[in-house]
Formats: sequence, structure tokens, C-alpha cells
Amino acid sequence: MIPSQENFNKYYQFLSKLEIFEGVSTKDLTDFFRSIQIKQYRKGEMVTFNESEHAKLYIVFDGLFKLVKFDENGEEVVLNIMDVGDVVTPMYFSPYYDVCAEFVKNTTVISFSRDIVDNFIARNHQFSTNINRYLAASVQSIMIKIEVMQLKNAKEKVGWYLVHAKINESFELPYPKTLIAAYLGITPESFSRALSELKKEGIVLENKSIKLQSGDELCKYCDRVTGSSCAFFKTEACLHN
Amino acid sequence: MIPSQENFNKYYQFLSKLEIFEGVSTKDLTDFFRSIQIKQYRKGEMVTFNESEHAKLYIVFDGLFKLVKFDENGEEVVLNIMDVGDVVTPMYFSPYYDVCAEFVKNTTVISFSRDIVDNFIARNHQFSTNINRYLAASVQSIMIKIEVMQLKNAKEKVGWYLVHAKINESFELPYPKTLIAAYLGITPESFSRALSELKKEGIVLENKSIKLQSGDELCKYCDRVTGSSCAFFKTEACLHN
DNA sequence: GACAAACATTGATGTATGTCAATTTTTTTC
DNA sequence: GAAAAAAATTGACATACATCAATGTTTGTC
Repeated sequence: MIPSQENFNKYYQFLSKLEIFEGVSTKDLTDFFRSIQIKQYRKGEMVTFNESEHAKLYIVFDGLFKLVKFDENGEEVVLNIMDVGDVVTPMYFSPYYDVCAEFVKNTTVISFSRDIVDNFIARNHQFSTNINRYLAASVQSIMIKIEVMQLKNAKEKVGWYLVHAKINESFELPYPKTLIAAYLGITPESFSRALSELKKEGIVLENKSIKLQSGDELCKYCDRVTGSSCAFFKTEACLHN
Repeated sequence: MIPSQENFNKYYQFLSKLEIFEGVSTKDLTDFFRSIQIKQYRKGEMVTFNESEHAKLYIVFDGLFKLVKFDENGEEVVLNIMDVGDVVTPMYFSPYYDVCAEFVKNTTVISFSRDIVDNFIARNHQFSTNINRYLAASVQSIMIKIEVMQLKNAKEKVGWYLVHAKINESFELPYPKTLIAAYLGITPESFSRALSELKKEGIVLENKSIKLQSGDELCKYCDRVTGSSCAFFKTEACLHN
């Protein structure tokens, strides 16, 4: 779908605030944004980024989806939860690597075809740098995910996710528990049991809002990268030295 | 250490064959390679890429190391096995994300400081593109790792690793079993038991060499991306359609 | 605001893989 | 090529989490 002028402005406003376009001149952006493609998906829909559909850069404008992989038995891994403003670039993946988008809400996705992106990268050094940073950040965050999945038990995983939410979303659990459980690689049952363990430590979830008894109960579940966005990072209240 | 002219040629030969320098003009490369730094590490050594040492691009010239992360209890995850020609770029990671190199053999590492790399990226578009591709490939391979670690049981993990080895290293197990076990997130004991399960299926490991009864026993453990490098990919002998 | 659908919790039970310990095999070193 | 060190195997046992099933709670829809 090619957007009308009015809609174009709406998308322009949205896109120009994203990190991957930071520092790119208004003129270049306007130009680049001319080639946006918009697509809507319904809650529950599932799309495989198969060979022919790989070659794009996708940005979530509105809604929510899971980036998942299935094995032969239909078991799924949640690679990432894609929220408004999040970016995914299967365009440089192997055409044989099938990832899949599973829409959790009705979702509007903005996409740019690979040629357009490659062309823009070639012409605009700032954008090229931004894409580098974005990819490096992806590498880092998946590495952290591996670490969490392999070293932590269920309680620690949930604790870790809660500090995350506490620091970034100010004490709100942003998604349904089932979704977070899947992201953490545990069952909803284990998630629930982990929560009741945490309750004993003074960490309570009251309709999606995190309540702490004394305030520092979650600190032991915090990693340094997440911690570095915390108001108390490296103060005497913080466990990171 | 700054290399002598003779050594410089040796490194030049080596580096110029790497994917990340593909398509870059000889002149630009020669220039860039002037700023290489060489460092040797001894088997068993461990180096944390702490804040001050993050800002580099590292290339394994010779030897072998594990890229690992430790938690508070000293438990480790092997994020990757770094072999000759492999590249790691913590330079765009958070300064608070500590990864660690654990040297499995005596190892020579070539590095470039971040300023130098950034500068080269700015001047040389081909190199910038290569770095993009390299980072995207990293994202993909870590995603595959997550998938393997979460969906497969011990036997399937080992089977998966063996197809890998079969296709890429022509029937040789490239590393000690303990190292591969750690990479797969299982104990050496489980690795060993998985191997004896596989033996029942006609897959035998005879001093680091993979012997197959009829030849297709490993196919069921193959993923499409790995498979796409196989000589029989998508032929009637292949399970991928 | 009633009903269905989705989400969440709780308990009982099973199992894959970790842990510990003893032994064998392979590799390294002098 | 003998001795020491490292790597691999095997068995007995423990356990965290998955699975299954029943029930309760929240959310969304007409």
C-alpha cells in the first residue's frame, strides 16, 4: 500500500524519531521515506519470512508481534518480542533461514525493500553507521538472551525480566505473562510458580504493576547492561561496582 | 606489538583473504593494515573485554579461543568458538557488557582500534557494507544457536553439530568434545551419552572422524541453512524441500 | 452486563539432563 | 617411552522444570 500525503506525514513523524534514522538530514529522509510500504496484519496471523519475502527491512509502526522459529514438531522459540518502533532486518539472512512473525495484536508494519535500503546505505554514511550500530546492538541483546536462558533458573529469569520492566517501563509488565514466559523459554506454569517464589522475597505483581516492599528486592536479578539505565546505577544502593 | 615488514606481509596475505575485506582495493587495505596490533595469548589465559578494552575489532590469526560470559556463581556460557579467521567486534557493545575470551590454544590475535575502524568505514563504502554483512551473519548465527539450545535435546544437539562438521569440515570433529559440549550447553557426560545413542543410529565417531553406515543418517539433524552448503542440498537425497 | 474465550494458577506426576564419583583412554611432557 | 595431566566414559542418583489436568480469573464482544 502506498500512503496518501496525510498518512505520509504521520509515518514521517514516526520514523524520523527512530534511532536508525538519527542524524540523517531531513532532505535525505524525506526522499528515502517516499518508498515506504505499509502492511496491516490481524491479531493471530502468522507470516513466514520465506525466501521471497526476506529481502526487506521491517519496522513496527503499531501493534505487536513475536519473532519466532519453529522446528519440525511445531515447537516454537520466541527470538524476540517486536514492539512499536522495533526493527528487524532479515534482508541479510540466508534465504534458507525462515523466521516467522506471529502477530499478537493487529499490527501495522512499515517496510523498505532491500534495494532501496542498500542504495540509501551507499549514499548516506550516517544511515550506514546507524545500521551498523543497530546490528551490533542486536548481536549484544541476543547474546544476553542466550546467557539468561542458559545460566538462570525460572525464578531468576522472571526476576531478570522484571528488573528490565522496572527500569525501562517504570514498574509495568508490558506484555501478557504467557508471552513473556515464551520469550524466557519457560512454560506459563513455571512462570506462575516463579512469581510466587518471588512474592516471598517481597516482589509482588499486582495487575501488571510491580510492587516492591523495600525497593531493592529486584537488584540481585539485574545485569550490568540493564542496570546502566537505572537511576541508581553504581551508587551505593547498586550491586554493580 | 608493531610488526616488521616481513611479518606485515604475512598478516597482509592472511587478512586480505577474509570476507570482511572482500572487494576492498589493495591500496586502501595496505593503508588500513598499517595500523594492525598483534597480541599473543597463552593456552589457558583468560581476558575480560572490560570497558577500556572493548573498543576494538579482533581477528583470530592463529589459535583458538572461546567467547564466554560468566555469571555471579562462576558458571559460564560459551557464546562462540573463535577459530582462525573469525572476527569479533565488541566495539559497539555497551561498555557494561563484559564478554570474556578464554584461550584454548596459544593464540595470536590481530586487532584494530575502534577509531581506525570507524574511520575506514567512513572512507570505504565496500568495507562498511562488509561489516554490515558480517554483523547480520552474526545475528543469524546466534539466532540459530538459540533455536538449537532451546528446541533440541542432547542427542539432537550433538547430531546437529555433527552435520555441521560433516558439511563444513568434511567429516572431522574440529574441537575437543568438552568444548563442543560447552558450546551446545550440555555437560561432557551428556555429550558422551548422546554419542552412544547416535551410535545405535549408525553414526559413529572414530577418533574425531565421523563414520556413517549408509551416509544419510545425519540428515535428520540438519537445518536448512547448514544444509544449503551441502552437496546434496534439495536433491532427492535431501530432506529439505 | 452476560457469555465466551483467553489467560493464569495450582497440584500431581514424569523425565531429561545435571551432579558426583570412579575408571578408562588419550594426550602431553620431560 | 614412562609418568603426569587432561579428556572421555560409565553408573548411580538428584532435581528443576515440563506435562497433564482441573479450576479460577480476567478480558473482550455482542
